[in-house]
Amino acid sequence: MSIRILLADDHEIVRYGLRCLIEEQPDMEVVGDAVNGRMAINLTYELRPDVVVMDISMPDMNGIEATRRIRKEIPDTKVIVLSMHHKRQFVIDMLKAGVSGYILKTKVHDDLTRAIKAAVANEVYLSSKITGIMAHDFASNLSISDKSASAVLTPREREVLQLISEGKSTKEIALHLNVSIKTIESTRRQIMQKLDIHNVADLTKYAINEGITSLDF
Amino acid sequence: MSIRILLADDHEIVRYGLRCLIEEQPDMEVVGDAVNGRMAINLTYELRPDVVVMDISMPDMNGIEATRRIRKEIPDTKVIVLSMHHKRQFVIDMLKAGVSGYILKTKVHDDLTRAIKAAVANEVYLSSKITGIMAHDFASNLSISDKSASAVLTPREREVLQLISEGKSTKEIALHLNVSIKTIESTRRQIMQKLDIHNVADLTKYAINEGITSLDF
DNA sequence: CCCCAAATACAGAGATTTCCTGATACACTT
DNA sequence: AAGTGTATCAGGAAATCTCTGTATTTGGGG
Repeated sequence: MSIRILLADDHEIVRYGLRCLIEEQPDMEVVGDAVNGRMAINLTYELRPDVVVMDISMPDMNGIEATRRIRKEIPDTKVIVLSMHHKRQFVIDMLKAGVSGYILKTKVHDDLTRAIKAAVANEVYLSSKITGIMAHDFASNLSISDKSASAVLTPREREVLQLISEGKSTKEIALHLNVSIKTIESTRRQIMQKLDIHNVADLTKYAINEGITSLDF
Repeated sequence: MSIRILLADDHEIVRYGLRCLIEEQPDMEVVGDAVNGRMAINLTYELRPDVVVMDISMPDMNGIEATRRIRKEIPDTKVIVLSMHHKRQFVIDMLKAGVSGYILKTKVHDDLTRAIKAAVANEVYLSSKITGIMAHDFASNLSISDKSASAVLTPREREVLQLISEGKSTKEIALHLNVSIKTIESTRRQIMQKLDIHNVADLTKYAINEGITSLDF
């Protein structure tokens, strides 16, 4: 039986490319497409794929959060992350979120199918560039500091922080998440208190540094 | 004779997707791949493609600069831009750089081949989402090119933008510059209007991209 | 199994800020 | 001299933020 794969990426052309790539393999099939993290979770529940290939930088709900939830709620499904970042903290966050593979967008072709095969075999596959960086970092800095947002902030807080740093207003966030404005106000204050940052500008910079949002807008 | 196409994108998977897509068309062929703007220019000189499909956000030399140079130095080659931005100013900049098409990454499949065909016929093709945004802007203000040229901020506006993106409140900025709060409110609104950005988060990202502020805080 | 701590969700009221409409002065262009 | 853009400021309504509490849920320890 072939490996059933779900794709999650907001760029249609990337999904198309991944699909072409995967369908070249006789023992793999793409069973679904998601355009953001939320949809990825829903489709994972519905389709129960063996592997989700996930872009980490998506609007709405990002890939980190979605990965965390999938790994927690549907542990049979493995997650392979597609990223263009090779920042240490980022990779660490993803490994802690339970990914089975970390592939750089600049070099997918060789790595992806290997990563998928590794994932279903319960192994972890990292792009060679990544392993190099990680090794270097482990050597120079053995204490992987957990001053990152993932350690300090709760999933909900990270989610709200992402939306704040994407320029959404409190009201828009409340609507988007189907809770009251008051709730988001609380969460927002909680975030600011935890991080000791008390304005949106620095919050945005923090989010960028943490890879929670990108520099695009 | 088929339309000869050069692809420029730093993500291998996107190039792969574009290649698959284009090669479905009997009258089109991909003649080359570039991973950044510089390489795109060199390959355009060498291969003289009919159309270059270019990602605007690439390392080294970005797509905007590369597009400008290709259009200027090799005007026979048309350029189609692949982007994830749908901001007014961005699109205007690209149109002024002489692109023949502007396609959003979220919706490539239908648009790309049409854009390529339009390009070789000396027409301009924009994603429908883009035309909607542009039409809205044209309706409210026809002197669009003048406005975009003067979308550069005044020294005072840059100064205020810097302070905003450094996390200062309107009141703090007013105190700092020894003017009334009302004045800074005006300047702030003026900045937002010029840039078509209406929240501090995106303003901060803009400021970072422009080098007006840094990612530190 | 119970309890606690943390996370999440929500409300009221007052303080602030933003938004919108003007308005004035000054410099620069045509 | 008229027009344009910048920089300054006001008033009032609308929206948001801040602060203080509270209820519910959840995931561990004991």
